[in-house]
Amino acid sequence: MKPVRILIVDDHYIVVEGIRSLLQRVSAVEILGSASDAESCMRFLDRRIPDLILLDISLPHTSGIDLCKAIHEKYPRIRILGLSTFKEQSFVRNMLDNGASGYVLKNAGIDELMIAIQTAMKGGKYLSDEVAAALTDQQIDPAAPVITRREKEVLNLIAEGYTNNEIAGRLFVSVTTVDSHRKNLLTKFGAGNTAALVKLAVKMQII
Amino acid sequence: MKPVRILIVDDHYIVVEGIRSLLQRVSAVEILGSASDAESCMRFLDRRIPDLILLDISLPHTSGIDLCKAIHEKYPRIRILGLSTFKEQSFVRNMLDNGASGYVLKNAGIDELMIAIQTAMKGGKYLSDEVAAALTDQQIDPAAPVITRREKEVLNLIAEGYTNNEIAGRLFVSVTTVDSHRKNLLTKFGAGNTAALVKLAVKMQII
DNA sequence: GGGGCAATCCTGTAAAAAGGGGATTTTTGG
DNA sequence: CCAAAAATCCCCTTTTTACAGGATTGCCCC
Repeated sequence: MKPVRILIVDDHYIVVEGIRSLLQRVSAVEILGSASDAESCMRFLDRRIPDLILLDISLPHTSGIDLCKAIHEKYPRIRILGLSTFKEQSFVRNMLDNGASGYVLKNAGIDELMIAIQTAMKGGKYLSDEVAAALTDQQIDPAAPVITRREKEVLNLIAEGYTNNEIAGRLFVSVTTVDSHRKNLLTKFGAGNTAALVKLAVKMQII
Repeated sequence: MKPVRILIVDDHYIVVEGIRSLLQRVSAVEILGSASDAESCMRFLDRRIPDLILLDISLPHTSGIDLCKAIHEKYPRIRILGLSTFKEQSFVRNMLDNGASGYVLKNAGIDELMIAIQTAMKGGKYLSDEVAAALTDQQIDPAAPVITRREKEVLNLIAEGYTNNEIAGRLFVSVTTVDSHRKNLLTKFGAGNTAALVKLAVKMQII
């Protein structure tokens, strides 16, 4: 069987070296090379097509999620495995929605990595246990609520310290509209007042 | 010259492998071993004392910052280099305050890592360029104001969503007192209202 | 083409916070 | 011991939010 040809995309030199070192010992895979950002990744793909890409989520300039999407659209046959320190539900979901074949945490060992690669190559999806757990957990306590674009705008302005009146002026809408959005935000976040709302939003990294 | 004996503490297997692979080629260092959390690190130190520890910030259970403190108190002669993806000012500051000899980002190359190690061993402090930049940036805008213990208590309760009235009840003081603290907080943070206050406080990691 | 959702607007009351004044007692540090 | 800082308390006015109801438009998707 031909080895799986792999491209590593990660801006952390140490991580790239780690993966290289781990996979070098395995004959079933062949490392074609590595890239440290979206641009160099796309340039690489202009020349050579790997079977699978190990893709870090947090890249400079373009995020791994956007890059995942771009790769998947241009080269639908390349399998993509998300790779990250974080098991944030939203990251994982976004990666999978954008065509990734799985998501592996950086504390994975060689065994897990190989299983993920093989699963992906067979057309399956692989998620680290913890990731899968985080994903299902999420439905139990509904972490970050879904808010609309407009609500997010209002939320940002609230957190900046603008009053309903000022926000209404900025967004060219009536004060009552802003108040409605605010009320919805309080409900969605389960916050009793603005202070609690802002705290939750900042902690959840929405702001 | 005797090689620098190093312990790697990181819960990311891949990162550990990366560092190993990088440093194996260098004769000036010797990797004693690795640990994946605070507990196993301390157990390791019961048996063997390295010259230097490469310490990841984000560890399970106990944070790298706490571990740094613990190591530094028990083994003041061991040099500690912080290692992380993040260049958050507060992390860096905390590490340095707790006895670390430097802070290296995970996108560092072997050259940078070796310079950091050598600088640390000579008693100096090494910071990645980006980290140093983030640190000095911070001093330009007057970061976190000095607040009193009581003000912090009040601030926390405000952020939890309690009203002045409720806070007064909890702290067994009058509402006017709480209001005074609140007013002082607004002034100290330069915030126009509670929302802005809470946002700043959370972002500055005070909450 | 109808259901759902987002975004918009409305009325009204009660509660809370912001703003601007002080004043008094503890702590705490030099 | 004394001064400065912190913590406590008070009054008053205006502005802003919170809470409780609705109602209307437009848009997207099935």
